[in-house]
Amino acid sequence: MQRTEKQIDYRDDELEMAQFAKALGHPVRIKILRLLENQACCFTGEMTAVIPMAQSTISQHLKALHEAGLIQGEISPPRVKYCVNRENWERARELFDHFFSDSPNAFSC
Amino acid sequence: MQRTEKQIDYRDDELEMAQFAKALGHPVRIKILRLLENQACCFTGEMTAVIPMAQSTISQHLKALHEAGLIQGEISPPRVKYCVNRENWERARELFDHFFSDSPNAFSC
DNA sequence: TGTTATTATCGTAAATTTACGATAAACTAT
DNA sequence: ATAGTTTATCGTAAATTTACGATAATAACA
Repeated sequence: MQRTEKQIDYRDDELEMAQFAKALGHPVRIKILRLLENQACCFTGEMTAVIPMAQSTISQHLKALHEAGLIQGEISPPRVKYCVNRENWERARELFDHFFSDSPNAFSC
Repeated sequence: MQRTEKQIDYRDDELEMAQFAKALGHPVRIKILRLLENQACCFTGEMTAVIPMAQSTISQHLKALHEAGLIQGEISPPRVKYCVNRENWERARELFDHFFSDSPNAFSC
């Protein structure tokens, strides 16, 4: 698999948006974020109780969300309290909002 | 790879959003959509001229966007004219907007 | 009919994602 | 020290994604 990709000149916001979108590209990660949004839970354990998936798998999805910057974890032994990362959440909102709004000619094809 | 996934009860909008997000989860597809948004081009050939990627790869990405419902193609032989799919575009905008807005408690963790 | 132009599809190989169970790590409490 | 609780990480296998070149398909034109 030859990856030309790295040579393509993407704009920063294109890369940023793709990264956020990729993190949102799995229903379980959407569900996790909705749980956090609603304050329905904050600890990993509460999610594993609600979502019928292996604990290791959920942890993996949490890692993906964390690496994308959408959530942050605070250690509260022996548990970890997860929250939405406010700054990046707003950034993502902004990116998606602009992306879907800035389309004056998109429908006049 | 055991796919428990199908047994998990996702809400329709969770699945819908994940699908849109997945389609947006690659920078080249973001770039393609921006081109369409700006009416900078509408034919596949114009994209292959702008984006340094094999024609077959771009066609593949267009297929992904099409299957996600974000774009639609109109045959105008021997070319194909692509446009944003208005209805689904609005639906996606709505989903993302609600997703990022409906977070009254998200930051009070 | 054959040629040209444009785009989709096929076959492929490598990379990545996704799921699991098992194990390790970290910190409390006994 | 030992045991218990919670979460991350490791090792894995299967599925999917992503890229390419080559080829097929489609329709206009000579």
